[in-house]
Amino acid sequence: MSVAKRRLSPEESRAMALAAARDLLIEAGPQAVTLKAVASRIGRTHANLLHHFGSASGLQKALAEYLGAQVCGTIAQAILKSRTGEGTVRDIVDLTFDAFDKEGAGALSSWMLLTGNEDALDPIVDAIHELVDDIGEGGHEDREMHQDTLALVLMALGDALIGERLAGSLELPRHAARDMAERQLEHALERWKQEHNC
Amino acid sequence: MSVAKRRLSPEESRAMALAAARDLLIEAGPQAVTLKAVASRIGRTHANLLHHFGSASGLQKALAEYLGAQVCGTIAQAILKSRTGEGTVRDIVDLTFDAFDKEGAGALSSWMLLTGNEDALDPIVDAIHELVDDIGEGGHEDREMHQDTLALVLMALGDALIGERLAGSLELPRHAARDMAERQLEHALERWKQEHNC
DNA sequence: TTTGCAACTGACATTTATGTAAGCAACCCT
DNA sequence: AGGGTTGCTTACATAAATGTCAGTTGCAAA
Repeated sequence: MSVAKRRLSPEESRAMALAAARDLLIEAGPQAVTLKAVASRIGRTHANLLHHFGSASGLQKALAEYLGAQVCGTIAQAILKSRTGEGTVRDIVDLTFDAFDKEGAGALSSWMLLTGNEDALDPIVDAIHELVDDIGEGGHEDREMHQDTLALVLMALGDALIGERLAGSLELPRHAARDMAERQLEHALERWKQEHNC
Repeated sequence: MSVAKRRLSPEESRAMALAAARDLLIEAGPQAVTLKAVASRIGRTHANLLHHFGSASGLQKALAEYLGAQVCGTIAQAILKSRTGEGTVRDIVDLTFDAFDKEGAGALSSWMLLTGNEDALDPIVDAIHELVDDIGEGGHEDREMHQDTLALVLMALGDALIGERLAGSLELPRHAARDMAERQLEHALERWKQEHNC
């Protein structure tokens, strides 16, 4: 009766588990990311996940790293485009918003914070920090640029959580928050260019 | 040995429970708001809370209403001041940010959303909506005003969750997000005044 | 004083998440 | 082929949260 199951390498197993955990997080929220639920998605048992990640919080920490790296990579890609002139300000806005919304970083971040498990958030914060340093063309850090990035990220996180709901209540289109962020970021870039030329 | 315990009215009991739940929410996060924990704070048993609120989600829903009313009341107060010329733009910003940060509305909102219990969020969304309609001096709804309010609320929520952490990572002062929000809101108000005079 | 309503409790039962330990079995190496 | 390593599972243990229910008792009204 038992179907012969292929044995996976630790790396394969961890990767499958993290992908499943990520999907579960985005679809049903952080509370749905339990050992049992994740395991059943990849056709394994919850004891299997304990075997690979040591504990439930071990899985969460790994998930945070995974999402942090993913988000960082996605945005870094946009930065490259932006530098070569291909990308627009809107692209950066969209990518940042998507990172928190569709990619689940927002859900994970808030969950980590709300449960007091702040350490697990470090990788994501680090990824954002790295990204910001990178935006400052050549790694130089600019105070105003930091402020604008702070505003952008905060709006992206807020939008991922209650954006759809609040926009609906205010009778605004879903993309209203992105429009606002784009407008503000363009103002900031204009100011920056002017000051840079002086 | 048993200390004679005073019997409370349902209103008293509910009020004490909600206050305790709110404190617990702000201090230790949504996951700490359990029947047992809340009950022990007010010297009662968890069965008592079930008696008054029907279920755990009943308590959560009541808490959402309670916080929504509180937040709405606090901000409405600032609006009044603002109208009489006493309050500044910064006051509105501070109150909005505090509502989500210190008053726990942010923690509750995100928790509700993340756990899929979106209905319980309705009262808070309604409160914000009501507030925004009120800002538009006389109840008339203004599209740009709505957009600016959306941006303000999203930043306030984001700031309540990762503001402190992110600002630290970017080497910005804790109030950086509020500064940004204030600047943007003042720009918006200036534009609004110009258009209104034309 | 008595009586009835309901606030309140204690002792259950249930469900769910996490964790442990022992053993099975697939895969690699010799 | 044979044996050791280890991915993986089954079975069990534990703790916490929610919920049920019968029963107790404070309190107000008759």
